[in-house]
Amino acid sequence: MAETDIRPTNFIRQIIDKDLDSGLHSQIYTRFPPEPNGFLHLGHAKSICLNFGLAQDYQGKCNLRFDDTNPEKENIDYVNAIKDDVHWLGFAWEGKERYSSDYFDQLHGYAVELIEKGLAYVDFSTQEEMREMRGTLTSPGKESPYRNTSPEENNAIFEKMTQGEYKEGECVLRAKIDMTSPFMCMRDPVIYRVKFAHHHQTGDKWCVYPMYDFTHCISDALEGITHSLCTLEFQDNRRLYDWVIDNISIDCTPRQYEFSRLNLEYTVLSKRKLIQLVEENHVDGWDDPRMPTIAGIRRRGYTPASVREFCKRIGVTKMDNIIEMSMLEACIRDDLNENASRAMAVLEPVKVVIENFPEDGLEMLTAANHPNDESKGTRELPFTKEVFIEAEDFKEEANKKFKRLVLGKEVRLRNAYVIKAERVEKDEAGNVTTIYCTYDSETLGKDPADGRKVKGVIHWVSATKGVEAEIRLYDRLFNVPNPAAEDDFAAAINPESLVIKHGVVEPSLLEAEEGKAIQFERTGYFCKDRTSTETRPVFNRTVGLRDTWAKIAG
RNA sequence: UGGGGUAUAGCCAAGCGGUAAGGCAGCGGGUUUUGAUCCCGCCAUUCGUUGGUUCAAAUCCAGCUACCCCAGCCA
Repeated sequence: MAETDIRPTNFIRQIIDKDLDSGLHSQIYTRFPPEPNGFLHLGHAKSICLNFGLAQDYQGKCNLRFDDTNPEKENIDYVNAIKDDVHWLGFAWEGKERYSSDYFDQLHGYAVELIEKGLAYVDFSTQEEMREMRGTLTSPGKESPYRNTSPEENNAIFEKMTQGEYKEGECVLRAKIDMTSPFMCMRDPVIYRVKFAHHHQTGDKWCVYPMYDFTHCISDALEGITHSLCTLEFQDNRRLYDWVIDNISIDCTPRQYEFSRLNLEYTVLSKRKLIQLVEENHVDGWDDPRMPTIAGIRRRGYTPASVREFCKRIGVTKMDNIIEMSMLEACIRDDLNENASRAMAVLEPVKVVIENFPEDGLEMLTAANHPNDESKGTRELPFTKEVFIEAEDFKEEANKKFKRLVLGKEVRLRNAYVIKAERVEKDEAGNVTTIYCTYDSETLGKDPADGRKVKGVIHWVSATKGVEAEIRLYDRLFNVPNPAAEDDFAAAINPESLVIKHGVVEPSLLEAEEGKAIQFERTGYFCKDRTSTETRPVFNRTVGLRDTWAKIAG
């Protein structure tokens, strides 16, 4: 797509520029560190574009590292899905993917180092006791009775812990920092806990697993990361990040910088909530086209370039934000307007009989695949005596603002002839079932010779040659702008987020490639879904066209 | 009530002591065999607020206000 020439200038680039100018670093090294406990979503896309984008722009490197320190919540399926999604977005990580678990041996060694320095101890307090002794936001904590155990004894106990001699929850390893710190995370944080869990990478080798705060900074340092970027909620944790690096024998000093996470109107971007949507079957899996997951928007028809452009347009700051859907939609429309081939599809068909067209007549018309790009070629369009048009494109009576088919008036069939509505046939309920028209055979590819003006153009599909199709129209998943702020966000799900239409599409669409964007003229951008069959295609609407008429008409 | 952060248009976002970029949305108009696209124009005398410094302040200083985050053996 024609990507905008927005020149990213953000506070992180300023820091990097400074670090490069001062010679602190000669090359930058970033990393994207997801926990494999769910699918990636648009919030991750922001982080991916930031981390990999920075590495590209500054000719540095970027790792993909799975932050896999909690085996109970993680699995290999998520690992694979995440790798696919990063690739789909168009990025390649440095070397092989990394895992925090690659460093479990080293991490354990650093824990022992802290113990030997008297900077870590094993605590046998219960979770309840630990919480009480931690104090509150406004009152200091109290020191644990286990805090002054000797390094020798701690070492022996930690060794037993590692050997599986203590039960889960019986004890933890804590860093000895400051129980009165105003930073809650510095009040002797737990750095290792006992977990008899099978790990997707290390199997049953370990029964103690390091905590995030202890693991992340060391993993960064071991990989030579220069700029460790994460979201705002980790700002306090930076003190612990630095404390660990400062207190162990490691010669690399990565720096952590925090940016605000992405919030998007009418959806949720928290893994916990997305997992809930999937598990409670509010949606049809992680790749449901209504989901803000990478897998979901991909199936919906979003392109990698449009997502990258979106991330570029929203910028990177420390401000809390909630982005309007229109921002995302503008990005995909810009891409698809330029790149999607056009076709015709009728979502809500009503029959038109062209009375002065031969009974079994068949004319193959030629239509351009793109109005502004001849290189996209043309296609054949069968024109027959009976065609379908969109029910909403006909009215028995209407004022002149209605530029469509009206009884007694003319309209152009897109890529075909001008027709005139002569009379209608209705069912008992009064619904129009057939519109009888005549066509002007001299208007193919040209205006009427007598100079009469026909301003309306509507789309159509041959009734006899068209193909029946299921067309899925998606709308916002929630009907409130900020569902995360609801007491029960699932109660705010939009019951009309999926509307299924049984329409008719032009025959060329039978060969449409799965996932490839097509514009159904006048209605929107669509792509064939993976649930299509040989004879009955299924199309997902990616996004509608801008519709100023709908605004005028209410 | 402790600490860490953030305040520039409806939504994002530049700006870094010299007189408010850009995008999205919106509003006018033009072209058009998609009410699309495209094109043209409009859209902050003012930067949360109150004071101060300065020839000059969104930018520096002080106070105030609002909002977000932190009391997992989650990340």
